[in-house]
Amino acid sequence: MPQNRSMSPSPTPPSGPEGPALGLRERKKAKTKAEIQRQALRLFSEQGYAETSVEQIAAAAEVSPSTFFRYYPTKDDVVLADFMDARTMQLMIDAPADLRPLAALRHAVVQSMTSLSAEDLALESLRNQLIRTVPELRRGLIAEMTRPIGLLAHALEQRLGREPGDPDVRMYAAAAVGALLTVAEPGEEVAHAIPDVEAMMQRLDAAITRLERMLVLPEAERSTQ
Amino acid sequence: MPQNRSMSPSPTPPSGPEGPALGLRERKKAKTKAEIQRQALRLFSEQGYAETSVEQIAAAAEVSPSTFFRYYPTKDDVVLADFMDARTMQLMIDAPADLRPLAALRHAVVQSMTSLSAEDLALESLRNQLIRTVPELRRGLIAEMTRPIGLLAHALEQRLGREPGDPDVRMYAAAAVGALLTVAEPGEEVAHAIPDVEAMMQRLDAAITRLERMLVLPEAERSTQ
DNA sequence: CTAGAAAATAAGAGTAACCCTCAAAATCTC
DNA sequence: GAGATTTTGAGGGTTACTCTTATTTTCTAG
Repeated sequence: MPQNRSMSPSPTPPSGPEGPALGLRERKKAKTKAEIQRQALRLFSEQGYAETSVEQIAAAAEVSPSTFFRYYPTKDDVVLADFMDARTMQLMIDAPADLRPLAALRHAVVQSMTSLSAEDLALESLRNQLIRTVPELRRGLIAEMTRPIGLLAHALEQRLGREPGDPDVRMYAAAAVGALLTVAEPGEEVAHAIPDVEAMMQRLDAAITRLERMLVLPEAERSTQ
Repeated sequence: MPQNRSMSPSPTPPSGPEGPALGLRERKKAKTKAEIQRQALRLFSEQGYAETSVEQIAAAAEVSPSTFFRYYPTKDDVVLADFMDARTMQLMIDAPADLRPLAALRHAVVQSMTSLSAEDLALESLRNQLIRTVPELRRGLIAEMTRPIGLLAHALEQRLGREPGDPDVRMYAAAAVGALLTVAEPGEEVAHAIPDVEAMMQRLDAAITRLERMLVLPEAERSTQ
């Protein structure tokens, strides 16, 4: 297990493969934040989302409730944070140039997933299950839609050399995110004990295939200059 | 003013143009619900959304807080309720058969708007302004996306004779709603004192025109039967 | 018109997510 | 090691929302 989270704070920063030599303060913050999320996800899956109070989470993570709210402004955020984050979008920007937009998105998601440690992958899986099963969280995820739309639009602008703020790109991103988000529905195969990443990727593939048949980004208008 | 809301409960039901002869109980309920919304919107526009408590609204509408929550399960709902309701979707189903999907949607919205009394139109306008300006409400509207998606998908199935539950139709609806919802952005012309319906329709037209260029519903697959 | 069923309301106590402020503790800098 | 800065803890306050119970209002029969 090469991941060094949640254990002894080595006096000399270990700075793994990609650690840009954080100071002690930064490392502690990251550790606290991760620990809060770990405990929260554990409690949620054990006793349910609504049945777990922030106070309990804080106690389990050995911090005060106010500290909880400093790291996660809302209770939702402890599950929803970092969904479709800037890192993944950078992967999309850097994806092979010949990939169509949604193929590039898929590429980025795959890259992002495979870069996770086994431990983080398990957490990710848990997060996904919670989002799919707890209506409150599904709503929260959808409510946050505008953020991923902005990120996706930005990535598309970069990849395709479009004008910043191109309304076609923005609307394309909005349609895509809207269509893909609602795929994560509680649908049929709810009873899975551990919904693995395979299943998630299969759903994503199917959705992207379907979406590419109906959604096409128009060519850039020939600007006057 | 042919609208008979909020005044003397006529002993004999007046049953206006479309009143299906409600009993006294039903009429009173409708009146109470409308009055709560009226007062809520008034207070929100006067002192702000967050600054207005449910207790205040209940007091202004002369009901108890518990009654408020019986009619509107959340504070959001007093603004967001009935957005893209079943009535509008029926108008879409009944729209001229030669209209393309999004044109039919536009048709339904226009029909729905023009059927409103001046008073209701003013309320509608206020609602729109609130949704556009209060971030909390914008989030709430987006979070509710799955409901209008379902309604739109159903209407499309009816109009186009598609199989119930056709995944293409569903995804098309999701993409359309996602794209159109995020159009209602606080954008440029925020400073409008009274954002009239004209402006709203213009935005909708522009958005639909743009969307039709990039989103196309695939033909139904030839089923085996 | 009145008795009793059914529904709507009010009142009140309780929970929990957040917000704010202030003092104590930890970390950084020199 | 001293002082500036940041993070944390503690505690009090607000308010959306829930649940329970008693009272009032409307409906329905006879």
